[in-house]
Amino acid sequence: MAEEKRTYSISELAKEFDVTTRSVRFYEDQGLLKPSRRGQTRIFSSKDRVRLKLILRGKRMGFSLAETKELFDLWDETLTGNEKQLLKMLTILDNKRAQLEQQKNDIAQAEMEMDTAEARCREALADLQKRKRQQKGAEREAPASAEQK
Amino acid sequence: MAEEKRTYSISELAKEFDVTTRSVRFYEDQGLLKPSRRGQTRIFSSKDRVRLKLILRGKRMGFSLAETKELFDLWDETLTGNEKQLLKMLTILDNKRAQLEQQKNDIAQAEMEMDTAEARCREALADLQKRKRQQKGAEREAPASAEQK
DNA sequence: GATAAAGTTTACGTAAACGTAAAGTAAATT
DNA sequence: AATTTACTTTACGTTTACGTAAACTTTATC
Repeated sequence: MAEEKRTYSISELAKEFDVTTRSVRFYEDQGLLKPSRRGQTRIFSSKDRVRLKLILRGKRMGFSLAETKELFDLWDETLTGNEKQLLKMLTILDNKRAQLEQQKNDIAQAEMEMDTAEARCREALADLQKRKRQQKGAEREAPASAEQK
Repeated sequence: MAEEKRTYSISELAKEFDVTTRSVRFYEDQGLLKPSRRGQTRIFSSKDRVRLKLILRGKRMGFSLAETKELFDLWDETLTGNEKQLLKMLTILDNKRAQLEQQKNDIAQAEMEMDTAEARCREALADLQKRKRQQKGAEREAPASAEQK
């Protein structure tokens, strides 16, 4: 198995995922990352790296850090968990699935509405072009634009 | 055309969409809803209702109120907008589409990982069951469970 | 050995999205 | 007339997710 033994400094991770070191430290503070230490300095494992990736994806999907942490914790518990924990995990997975279904619907709806929005924009633009052309035509018939009542 | 003339009170809307009246007032405060007034009392149109629905969907999709407001404003401007505004709207629509693509990827990834998570749970559960059965078997061979060194 | 570069802790500040309480108005009901 | 019900404004409080600044260490470089 690919037991990746690489480690990462805080700024390496921050740069790779385009977040601040402040954020990374905050995630540790909230219990989402658990880097080891060499002296004071944090040393992040590839597990931490994966978790950071998951954190950020969670954010894009509208998950709070607390929600993501709960998932992490439950996930860890599946390794040692008793029956009750495992069953809880399964129901939570079900809930998350429902949430994802909802999001997929939301996205589909949004895409449709963006289609009509784009169409409206293009129509409006076409209208503007048309009026421009008409005005040019009028100018040719009455040059120097002599407006009259 | 179906020019829906229904109006809604604040609590009607709040109840329908399961939000607090506080939230609805806040959305108005931020310029996302524009109810008319009878005296002091807010009167919401069906346009407001639609917008509230969009606000909440936006939230589920991880949009901030400010983002949603920007979309509302741009949408309104497509009715009167000049060329520049319209083109801006089109590029913003493009950006949002890219965002939706990203979200779809995120969701697909999440679904895969939830599949493996569920599998892991079920395996762990099966293991527990197995161990239970083995213990029962042992008890039958050595009843009253007489443990020995 | 001074200085720069990257890391650290501590701690106060901030924006977003409301919650919550206080105090008042306006209409409907008993 | 008194009370309930629904609405209002004003305003301070709260949580989340960091930003930002100050004051240190540790390690690498000139």
